[in-house]
Amino acid sequence: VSAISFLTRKSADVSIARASAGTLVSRLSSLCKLSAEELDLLSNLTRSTRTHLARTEIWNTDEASRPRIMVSGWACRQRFLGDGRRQIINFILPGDAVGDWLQPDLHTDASTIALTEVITADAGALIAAAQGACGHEGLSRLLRLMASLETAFLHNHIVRLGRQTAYERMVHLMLEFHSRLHTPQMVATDKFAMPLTQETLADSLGLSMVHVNRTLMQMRRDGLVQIAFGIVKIIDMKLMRAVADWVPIKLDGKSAAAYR
Amino acid sequence: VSAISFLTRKSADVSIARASAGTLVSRLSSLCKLSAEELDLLSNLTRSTRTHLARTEIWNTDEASRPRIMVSGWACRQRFLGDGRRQIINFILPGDAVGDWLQPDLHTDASTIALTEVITADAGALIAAAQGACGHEGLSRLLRLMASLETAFLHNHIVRLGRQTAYERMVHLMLEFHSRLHTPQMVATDKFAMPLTQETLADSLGLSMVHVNRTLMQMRRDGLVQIAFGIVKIIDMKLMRAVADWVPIKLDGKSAAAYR
DNA sequence: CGCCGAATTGACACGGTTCAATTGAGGTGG
DNA sequence: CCACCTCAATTGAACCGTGTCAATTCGGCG
Repeated sequence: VSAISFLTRKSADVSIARASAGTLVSRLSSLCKLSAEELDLLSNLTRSTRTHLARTEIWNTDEASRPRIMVSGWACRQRFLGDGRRQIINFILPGDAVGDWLQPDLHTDASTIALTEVITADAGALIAAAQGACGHEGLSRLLRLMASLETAFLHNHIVRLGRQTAYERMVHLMLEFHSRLHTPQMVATDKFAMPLTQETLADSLGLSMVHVNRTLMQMRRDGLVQIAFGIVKIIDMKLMRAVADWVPIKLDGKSAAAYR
Repeated sequence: VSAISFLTRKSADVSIARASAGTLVSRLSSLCKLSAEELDLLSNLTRSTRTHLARTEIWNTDEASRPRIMVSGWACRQRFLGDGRRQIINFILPGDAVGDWLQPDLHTDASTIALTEVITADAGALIAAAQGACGHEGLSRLLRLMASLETAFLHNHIVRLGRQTAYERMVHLMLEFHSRLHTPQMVATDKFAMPLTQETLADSLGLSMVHVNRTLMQMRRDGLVQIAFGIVKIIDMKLMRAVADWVPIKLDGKSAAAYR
């Protein structure tokens, strides 16, 4: 009997768990070079934010005209089968687009919900600037990169679900989180917040909750990670990458700085 | 012992199996309304085609600058794990984009190979016209729809792999093929060509070849489909949709004509 | 006629699910 | 400040969907 429960506990280190508005700018600007004016526009996005409670829907097709971007928190897109089985299609982290506005004609039968308390910002100005004729080349490239990354994550997820064991899937998903949450602070400590329920992990990885628990226990016993209070600490990155067959995502031919 | 082998046989009904160049135009134009000039441009695409042998790579990142579009045949995007496990990420059918040019900054560690003999056409003119300032609004919308559909198929695949049983996955995938290959002829007969090996289906659905075989046998025994010589004939569409929890893909808020 | 890739089938093993019970942490009301 | 409630995590035991191994058959082709 472990004395520490694994994932979500209120006593979690909030300083690690909470992303600031500055995180949004630094994450997006790490994807491609932006002009000073463009950077300014990015940081102005956080002027009009909105807070969503956990477990609430943060986007639906009726709001397709209202593009938003994640500022902080965790969300996901999910679909239910008729008998109640749930599949999480992808996770939405700070800096990601909320909803389908990167591909505005898609209306998949899926809902987008907050997994934690979530802050989103209106991305209308971002889109307008990128599409405008006044030469915000960096921003339009940024949007393309965001869409490409989202697709790459879908590809990764398909390979995980199709051909990896429970153990490999779990390790691979954690490596993806690690790369997506990449910050200077995280590089130093190899810690990141993962405020997910084991049930949520199960519905993402196509496993049962019970087996997710057993898999996490085994990962800890094997010395890959420490997990407590919603914080993941990578212990043996090399082994994890070997176990999960990790391949860095490449953007533009070269490995993206933030996605090693 | 069945007297008829199930999938790929040379004696297959070639008239059903082979798509004509006209198919490309009719399929794409069914996605959204195009001007006469735009339709003309589409049919001119097939002037510069290229034939690829089965099992050969038909696109790679070195050719990112050469966008191509499927005219006939079947192809797929796939990834290998280090120990040889293969996962097929998506199938590429006539009318689909070959490679990543809809999202040009993505370089996933995947290869795109022909599953049958394949004919592709240069899509450079299509892109140029859609991006040009001379108002080919229909074409640029067409490209957006193509990208959205591709994403919707990825979402479907994730749900299949994550939360459906082998039987449900197989039925669901066949329904997707049915909808994607939708033609006037097919509506009448409910037949379509599926020139895939059971091993290919296995690597798509995350199953073993043996289990794919058993699943197909069961589907036939249950009276869902007839499968012979690479031709699938839908017997009980209603039951299939119920089994697979089929949800039509919607474009633009309303169910797309070709994707019911 | 004999070879080869694909399909088919049986027997058995195993990864992961299901069912059910227990523990732990945090929140709430008296 | 404690009894109680609830949700999440944890663990054991039995079960089963699917994988693995191996043998056989089928169809196409040289």
